[in-house]
Amino acid sequence: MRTLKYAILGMLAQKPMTGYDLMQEFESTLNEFWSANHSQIYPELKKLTNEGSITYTMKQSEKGPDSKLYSITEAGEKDFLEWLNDDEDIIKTPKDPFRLRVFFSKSMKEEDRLDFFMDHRLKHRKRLKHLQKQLQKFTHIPTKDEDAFGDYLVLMSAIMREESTIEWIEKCIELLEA
Amino acid sequence: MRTLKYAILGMLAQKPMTGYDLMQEFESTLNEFWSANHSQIYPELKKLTNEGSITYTMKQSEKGPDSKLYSITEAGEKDFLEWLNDDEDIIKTPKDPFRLRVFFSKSMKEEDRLDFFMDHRLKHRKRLKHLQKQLQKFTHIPTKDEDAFGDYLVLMSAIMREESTIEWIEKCIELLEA
DNA sequence: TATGTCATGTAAATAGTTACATGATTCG
DNA sequence: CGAATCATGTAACTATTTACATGACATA
Repeated sequence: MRTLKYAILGMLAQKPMTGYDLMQEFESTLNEFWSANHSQIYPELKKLTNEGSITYTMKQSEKGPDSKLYSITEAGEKDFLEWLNDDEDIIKTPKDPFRLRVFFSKSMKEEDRLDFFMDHRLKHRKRLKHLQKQLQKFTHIPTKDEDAFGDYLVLMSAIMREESTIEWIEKCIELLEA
Repeated sequence: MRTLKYAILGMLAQKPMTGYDLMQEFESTLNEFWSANHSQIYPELKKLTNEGSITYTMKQSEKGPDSKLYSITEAGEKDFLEWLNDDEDIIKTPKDPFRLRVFFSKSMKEEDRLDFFMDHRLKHRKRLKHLQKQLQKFTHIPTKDEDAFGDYLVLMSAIMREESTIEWIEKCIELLEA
């Protein structure tokens, strides 16, 4: 489906960026719903350049070596908007090794089972705290016309997902202790 | 991480199965947290056989062609239990093209945006209904010692995840209509 | 005889991760 | 000088999907 392509085009539709900038976006903002290493980003940028979806100009940096500043082309923007409005995407259940282990948890030793759940609850609680901190950066709830609207919605989704996961783990613990 | 390997070993630890049986499990029960096509399963079974984790005997079928009935070996069982009790697995945020599009949704036409969310809400509602039907198959809540305990927990997780997603989409719609 | 299910496999392509590799500049 | 950050790239491997390929048996 070449989703990475559209993630990159979407970012470049907002403003020109270098590969390194994109990498950092994938590590921070986008991280809650998409990720990519630099080893995936740089070849994709090359490919998109060859395909005519993006172009670049050399940019001299004050700090560190020179870099390529990528911009989206008209063709790229058209392609991106088509993808964005496409109905095709169906929601596939994400693979989850933790749930797989829960499914098999009957094979665990009784005393390890509770620890297993409590350990994961702790990890998710930490993650939730981290996300809630990010939410505090918003001084107000953005309206649908503001730039930050999308950011806010996906952050909300990440928070609600963590809350739901913690709730589920707690139900599991309850059933284990019953 | 070779998670498919452990998914297969876990299934075979319960009872001997053919590749086709495994395929069907991946399509039904396991589908909420792991999936694999037959084109991935058969080569993995071959590999696991070579590695000595599983063995097979030919099984004559009443209907259709013969098949290979795979069983887990002692070495395979040991390996599986080690994986199950391993602490290493961290929860990585699953990639989600829908959330990616929500992030970029400011670029959509105003009139398309609402439809986009409502369409996805409908899809998730259908999915939730389907999962709730599966829940009805349980005549009672299994205790931690019953075989069905793991099945029940992961089904609960799938249901709660869908509920949370729908709730989130509804919040999005609210903010859009405000 | 055509469709569906049972049953198994390989090939090719895409996607993603981990490791290898280089080089500048800044700060302690 | 060593570590961190900026900056870009390739290579090798693992994982996953889609397509190709075959053949039995059942039933309409």
